[in-house]
Amino acid sequence: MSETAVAELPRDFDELRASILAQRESLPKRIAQIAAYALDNPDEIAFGTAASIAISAGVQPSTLIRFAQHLGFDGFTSLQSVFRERLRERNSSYEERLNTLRVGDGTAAGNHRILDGFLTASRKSLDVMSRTLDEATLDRAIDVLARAETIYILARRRSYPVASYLAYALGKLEVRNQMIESAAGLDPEMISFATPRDAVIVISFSPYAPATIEDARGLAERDVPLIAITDSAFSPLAGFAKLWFEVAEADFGGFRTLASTMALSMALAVGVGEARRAGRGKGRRGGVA
Amino acid sequence: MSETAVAELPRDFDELRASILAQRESLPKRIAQIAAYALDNPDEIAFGTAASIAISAGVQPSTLIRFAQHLGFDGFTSLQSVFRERLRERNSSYEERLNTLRVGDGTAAGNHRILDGFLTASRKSLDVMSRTLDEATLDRAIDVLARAETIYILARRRSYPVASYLAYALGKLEVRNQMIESAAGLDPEMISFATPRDAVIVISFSPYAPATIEDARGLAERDVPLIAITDSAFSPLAGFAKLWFEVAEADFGGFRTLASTMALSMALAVGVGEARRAGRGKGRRGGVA
DNA sequence: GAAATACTGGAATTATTATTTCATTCCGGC
DNA sequence: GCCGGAATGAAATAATAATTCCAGTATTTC
Repeated sequence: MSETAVAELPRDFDELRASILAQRESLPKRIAQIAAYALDNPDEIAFGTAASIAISAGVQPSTLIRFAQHLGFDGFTSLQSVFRERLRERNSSYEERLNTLRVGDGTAAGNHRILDGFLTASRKSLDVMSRTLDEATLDRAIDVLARAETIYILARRRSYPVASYLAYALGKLEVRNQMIESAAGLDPEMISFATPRDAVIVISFSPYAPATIEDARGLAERDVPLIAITDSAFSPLAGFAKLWFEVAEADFGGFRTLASTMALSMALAVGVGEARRAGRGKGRRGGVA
Repeated sequence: MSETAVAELPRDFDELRASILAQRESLPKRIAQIAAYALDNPDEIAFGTAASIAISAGVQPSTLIRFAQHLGFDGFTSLQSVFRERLRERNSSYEERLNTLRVGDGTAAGNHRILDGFLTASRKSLDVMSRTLDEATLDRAIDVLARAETIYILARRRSYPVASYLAYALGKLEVRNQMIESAAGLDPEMISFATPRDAVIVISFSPYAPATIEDARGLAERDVPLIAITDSAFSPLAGFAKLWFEVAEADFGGFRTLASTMALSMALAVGVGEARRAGRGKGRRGGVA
């Protein structure tokens, strides 16, 4: 019968590819035709239907199924899932890996596993940001901030560390800034100083600190430009911010990293610093390249 | 009827996303539920079937179709094709971008270059840490901290954000901790509370804040165990700390990242949390596996 | 050169999946 | 508190797509 050569079925795309290349010589003509097509147009296989693929590869649907069975799959569907998995992996290769990294699963080398978990989560966050962050939004945000007289920084709880680094960096760059601290209960006064000629960077992630949201709303209502860093389009901040960044931080052991939020904040700070310098060079503040 | 608001149907993912966000407020509950799910799990929409997606989003398949129709599509299938198209494009554009990133990192768009710089610097820092961090030191540090009655956290200026996140994390884990703040000038009092049964995490990088060094020295002289995170063997902290980690953060544009310091801090916090839990399980606090 | 075997094409069949329909619930206005 | 309309859930139905089957054709083998 047909259960001759093919011992084990390929589990991922690389194995499948290797398997195809290995038997290339011995494949029947039409099967080989599909094999070539599949390696050349993996996306088609991933998304198409058996019929549509058959047409564009110039074969019959039944041949497609024979091809899948030749490789050890039980049908076209399971072959296709390998092609789909490949696309998914491309997009979020760390997602799966992270999920398998459970904090306390092995007693051996537990602490090192924890550290690895955070390092991996951080890397993942950075990767996601470098793929998804919108350049135009970044440019516009820096433009807005560069024109501001004072940059207010609003963040609490988990986001507070970012705020404090931002304040530190802006200070170093001699950009006037003001953190809105909750400690002494001075928030209302501080907020009342802000005018539309200033700007606010507000950072908040789910679960959003109610005080942050309230303060941000108050500022927005008084037309102070708001730049938000938050975690989803459904964040309340996205509603009333002039510009907002969506940052997806990976988490591990219940704590999200701050790696990409930090990187973005630093980029904002340095970008503002550069814009201000360029603006001064041209004799006016707030100029944009 | 239902063909009211939605004039044109979104042709690509960005338009679709914008369309969803625009109507966010006015969507019925279940539709909004899917809207959120779709933006959070675009891959699921791209690959799943109406039934499978409905289940993981917690709604009925019919709701999915209503969602698609709300957006102007004639059914789930045409909505799905937008999500699939996105995957295709993402895939090719990501690869292209990677290639061009190597080539033209010279004078490319300024602000984006800054962000890339910080992302790259962060990644580099993480890589260095995962190669060089000594596992035994990590284990011993967690052991010391897990036995401490109160963990004091000492950091200023650039290291302050790390301290605040550490305090946040330890708080969440219900580990008693105390930041040594410089604001109100209360440092001396706080420090005087610390005993050899406590422990201190001190974080400082060159140029070391003199106050941090002084406080740390004072604590060390009173035999409070010191865990230091610093940047070199020549750091004054290395001299009187019980244990110390050498962390090499890459820098960009004059600012060092905090990515690996953050990761290490989180690992310490979670490690202590786990050790405490394990210890309690065995009937004694501070036990070590 | 004939028989057996493997391969291919096309249509029928079966399975799966999207969509529609209808009864019920929920919500806001009178 | 009742009514009307929108929203929802569940199941029936329609559409679509995968798979199988069989007849015909090429290919190999003896």
